[in-house]
Amino acid sequence: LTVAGKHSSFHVCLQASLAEESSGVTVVQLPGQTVQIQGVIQAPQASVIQSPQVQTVQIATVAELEDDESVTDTQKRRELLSRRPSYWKILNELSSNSLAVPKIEEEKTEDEVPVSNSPTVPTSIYQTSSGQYIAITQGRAIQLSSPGVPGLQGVQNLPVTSSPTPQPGAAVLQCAAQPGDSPQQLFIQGGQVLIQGTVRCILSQTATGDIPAYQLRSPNSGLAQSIVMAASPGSMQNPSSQHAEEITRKREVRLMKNREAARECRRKKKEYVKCLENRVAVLENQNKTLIEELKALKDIYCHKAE
DNA sequence: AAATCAGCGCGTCAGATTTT
DNA sequence: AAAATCTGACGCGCTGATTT
Repeated sequence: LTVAGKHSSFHVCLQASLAEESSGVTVVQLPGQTVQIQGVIQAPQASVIQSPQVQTVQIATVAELEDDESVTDTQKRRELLSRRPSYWKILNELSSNSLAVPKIEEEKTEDEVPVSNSPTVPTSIYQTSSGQYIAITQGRAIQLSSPGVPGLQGVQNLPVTSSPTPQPGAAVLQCAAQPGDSPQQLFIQGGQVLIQGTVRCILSQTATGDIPAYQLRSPNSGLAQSIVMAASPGSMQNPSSQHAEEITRKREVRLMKNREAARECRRKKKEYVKCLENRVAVLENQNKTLIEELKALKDIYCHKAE
């Protein structure tokens, strides 16, 4: 039995008692611990071929997860968070073992824009008649601020999410002076703001209570994305806020990068699962062919023996 | 029609892993 | 060692199917 655990894969040569298999999860009693096995490749069939069967499984230790008061939550969490190598590694290892799995190269997207490694000083700052500011940073985040409140609290960032490949159309920021006013639109495209009409104010407060909410809408999806501001408005002009602003900007960049990374990770994961499914199909076919072949050979052998 | 559920994708955080 | 990247986990919202 080859067990691919969360940490690594290892071989188990032992007498393990397999409990009943329900919903794809097999409980195995190992000396010292109980593990749950989720089969990745189908369970071994009643095959005439008695070659050593290698079954790759994922295990989740049961005994370890049961209440162990001596272990702190952090340790438990750390244990749980221990990861296997990246999907690319696993896939490439698989591909080196089998022809069935095509080697996947880490593609470099040529249109990959260096995401604001250079300092993203706000490139455009707009002031409205109400005294609020909109700043569009090079990181394509919208910063909102109001005069009068010092420090970081004054600056609010609205990240403008964008796909790596520029989509047609710009993000649309809608705003209205009063509830009920016809909303005005700011088009954000390529880090620039195109203002439609005269901007008398910054975004409408759509939420009741202290926390204002804004809507950011992409014309492609048509879906409105609500943004709730947790900070109170303030000023961006305060020189002492420069440092805080820098921190905020760094955070925005980090979040944006992580957003992209998460997207990419999910894509890879999907691909990885698809690859495994393909592999299962190929192996099933191979198995079938081999069984038929063996059957034919057996027939021939039996005829000769007669 | 409304409520419930399952499945999916997203953004974020935290921590492991890899790169510099 | 520090910075960058990757990914599991969590919570959220959306959508379509099913149930009440």
